[in-house]
Amino acid sequence: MTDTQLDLIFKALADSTRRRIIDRLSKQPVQPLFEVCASSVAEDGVALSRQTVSQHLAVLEKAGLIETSWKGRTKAHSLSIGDDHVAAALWIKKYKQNGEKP
Amino acid sequence: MTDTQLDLIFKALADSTRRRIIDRLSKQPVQPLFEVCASSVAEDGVALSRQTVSQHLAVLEKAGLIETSWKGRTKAHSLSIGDDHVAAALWIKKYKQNGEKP
DNA sequence: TTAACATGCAGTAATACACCTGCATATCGG
DNA sequence: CCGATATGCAGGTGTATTACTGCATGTTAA
Repeated sequence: MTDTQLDLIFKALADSTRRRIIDRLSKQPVQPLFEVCASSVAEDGVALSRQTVSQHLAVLEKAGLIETSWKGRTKAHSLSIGDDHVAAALWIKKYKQNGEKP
Repeated sequence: MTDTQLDLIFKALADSTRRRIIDRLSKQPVQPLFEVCASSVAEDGVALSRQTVSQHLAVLEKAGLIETSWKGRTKAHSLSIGDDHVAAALWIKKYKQNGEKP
């Protein structure tokens, strides 16, 4: 796990909009862009421009958290969260100290 | 775990300089600021201004990852990474899917 | 008491980020 | 073919981040 990968993953997760996108993609996988926008309004009441959502999806893809594939004129987005991502998040665990478990 | 806390923690971890500071603080706990600067040069060969390091430490403290206390004219910095931080990082685990374990 | 030390506060510059609008491009349906 | 649809690309704006320098403040030690 390189430093750059950790940067990308943590940075991708450090935004509540992107975390919400992940959450929505988990409930309904394989959403095209316009549907991610629609879900954002429907489920979270957050109206974001298509471009903004597209940008967030690009950040998530760069971090390897989602995968995309073209189906005709729609771009299918789906989660791609594996052990490596969990392992990256667990970077912090090495440094845990307060093992308070009463 | 609020959204804001997740933001702070992930953002704090999304920088290799800060991750290196955490790593150095784990090897030698309770370092004053000037010593964190010195370690940065000595161990990583990265020369950062005192102010820059101070700012990084502030970000880490805001995320609750370190604690500080004044000892005379020096400010002692020490790690304060507990179960809550690990739990926050494991936010991603809910969404893991590729359970490939052959 | 004074000099050296450790840190904070203020201000600056460059870059990155999160949002937007507008135009271009590609695909599907009639 | 043509209009509607789905996306990309270019560019703009306001704010945050990361780095710096310079000056001020409080503390220890000679």
